[in-house]
Amino acid sequence: MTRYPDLDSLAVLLLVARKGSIGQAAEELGLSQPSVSRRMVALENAMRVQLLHRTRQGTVLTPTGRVVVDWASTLLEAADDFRRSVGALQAQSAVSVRAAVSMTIAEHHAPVWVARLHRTSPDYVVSMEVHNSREVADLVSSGAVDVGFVESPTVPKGLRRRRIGWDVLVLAVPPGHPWADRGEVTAAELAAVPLLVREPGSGTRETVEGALRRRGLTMTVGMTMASNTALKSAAMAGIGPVVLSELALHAELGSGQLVRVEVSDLPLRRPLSAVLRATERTPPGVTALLSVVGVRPDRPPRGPSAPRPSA
Amino acid sequence: MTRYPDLDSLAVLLLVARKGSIGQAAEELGLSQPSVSRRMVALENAMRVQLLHRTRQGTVLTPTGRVVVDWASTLLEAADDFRRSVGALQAQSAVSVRAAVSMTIAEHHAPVWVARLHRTSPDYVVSMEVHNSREVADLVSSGAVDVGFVESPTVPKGLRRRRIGWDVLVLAVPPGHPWADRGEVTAAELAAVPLLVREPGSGTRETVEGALRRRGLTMTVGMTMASNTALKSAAMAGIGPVVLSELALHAELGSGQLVRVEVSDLPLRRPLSAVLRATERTPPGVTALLSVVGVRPDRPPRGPSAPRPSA
DNA sequence: ACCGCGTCATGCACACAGCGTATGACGCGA
DNA sequence: TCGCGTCATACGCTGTGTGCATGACGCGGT
Repeated sequence: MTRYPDLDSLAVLLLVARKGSIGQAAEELGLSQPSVSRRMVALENAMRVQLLHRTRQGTVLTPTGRVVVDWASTLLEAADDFRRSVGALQAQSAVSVRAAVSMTIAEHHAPVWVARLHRTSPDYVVSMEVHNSREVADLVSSGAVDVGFVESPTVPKGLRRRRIGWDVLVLAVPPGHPWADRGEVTAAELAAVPLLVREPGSGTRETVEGALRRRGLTMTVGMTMASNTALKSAAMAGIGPVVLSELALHAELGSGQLVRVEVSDLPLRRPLSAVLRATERTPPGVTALLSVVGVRPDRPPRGPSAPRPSA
Repeated sequence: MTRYPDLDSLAVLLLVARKGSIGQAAEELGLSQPSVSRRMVALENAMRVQLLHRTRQGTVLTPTGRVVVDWASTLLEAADDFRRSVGALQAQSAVSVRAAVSMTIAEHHAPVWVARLHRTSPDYVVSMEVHNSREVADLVSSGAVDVGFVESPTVPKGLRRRRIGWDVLVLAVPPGHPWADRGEVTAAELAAVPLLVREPGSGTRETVEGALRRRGLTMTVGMTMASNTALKSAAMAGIGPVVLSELALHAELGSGQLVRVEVSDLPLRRPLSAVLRATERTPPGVTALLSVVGVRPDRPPRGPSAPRPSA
């Protein structure tokens, strides 16, 4: 089995580096000094790299160790974001902000937002539910949640909407595909081939269908899968072209595993919106969340600025 | 102890999701079916979230599970990058590309490059040593490594250089600091206050010193630390202003823990360069590495394009 | 010169988590 | 009704991680 690094040990390494002493790190962790000492030995053995320089006056990082610590701290930050995001799913009590989000937003934006809110206002605890766009709107209407985030262009009556950015959909094919060299196709060509798409009701799918319908075209469904990751794998395996959020395809497009193909005469983008009850005054937690998301407190004259996918 | 998620279990979860069956995932992993079953139960208990829907016909993800799987896959990608980067430090045998890099590049660029090279050309194995700029040049000259990456503006004779981008240095202070509100200071003001800097010989430090010297000024050394992370912590604690690569400060500037201050009359940037032996023909592994780094095969008419800090 | 303090490493015993084997419960289809 | 495939549970073992006790060593005060 491909062994992944033990994040707990990496966290201990960071603490040892910061304290400059194995014993002091152990004390802060509530562990014994020998335990931490052996953990560091085990870590060095696993990595086959000398990380620490032990002296009688304490323990300092080797040059290699400094680099590893830096890499480890970014990895641990990613793990923290993951942990906090999962924590928001637990729908527990003592929550300051109750949010409902649609799938694409949950997958790609929510972790960034939760992390940002935690860094700027650590006191707020977010609870988050994942639903499709219609359900999100219902949850906001009924008062089950305080705020919703959706990709669909319209919202029901009684709710007000704040534009928070754009989600750009991208057509992608594997490198060998005939379209890969052309780099551009027409909407009619796109409609003619079986496409890999999400299940019915998904915002991504409806956006594509709607855009084609406005051109008088109908989407040809190739294979339906309920997960973006599965769709990407299928596309890479050459099953067919796929249309997904640019954010979902970021890694694959960057590494060349998939190639972006422009659709010349089809606007494949959709607004990302926050959804709130029109009548009510927004609670402070929601305001804080909206501000880290990129929405100014009240009806601002600011253009749409897509939030960066984070580091 | 703050428990981090177990990456191995997350990897198992991804496999279960892909296979649609606990037993089949177990077989692929060379584990027993009960073992994987228990692991998934443990994972769900730890997260306090229902991830899987078990039927007699197999196991599928719950909607929540799909989101968690997506988050987990990005976390695992980060972990893979970490693992590969650490692997490159092992200086083992059977290596296709031997590189030497300076600290800032090792910390912020190298993991991205290693990951990208792995995705485009998985056969190449990179070995990497971390040294300061002068040592990197020496290692290339002597033939100990095939290619070097440095931040310094000059290279010794006998070596040729390829510009691969720019590293922008940023002056940063904590939010309470008087400079934080002003947003801009002069080079003379910067030179007058004790600065948090890296140890002598560091490229970051020399760049600042050199830029000030060209203005007829001398840097005032406040506190010297051998690690960027330590410097950031010190700056956030209010010990003093710090000048570091924009990449190193990305997270802190984004979350508002540190505030960027412009230095009006001081160009705080330095070129990132690949360093090669002038006489020799470059081996194929080096060419592949340079191409993922952003250098075209041979003397291209392309402007500098800073590579993105990765996802 | 010496002794105490702080540093890290090692030896030993124990607890627990994770694993495999064996077995049970259940639904689907022949 | 029976066989097959699914997942869960029970039991015993092994290995890893832990704490406690102890040892080795340098530095600095007395």
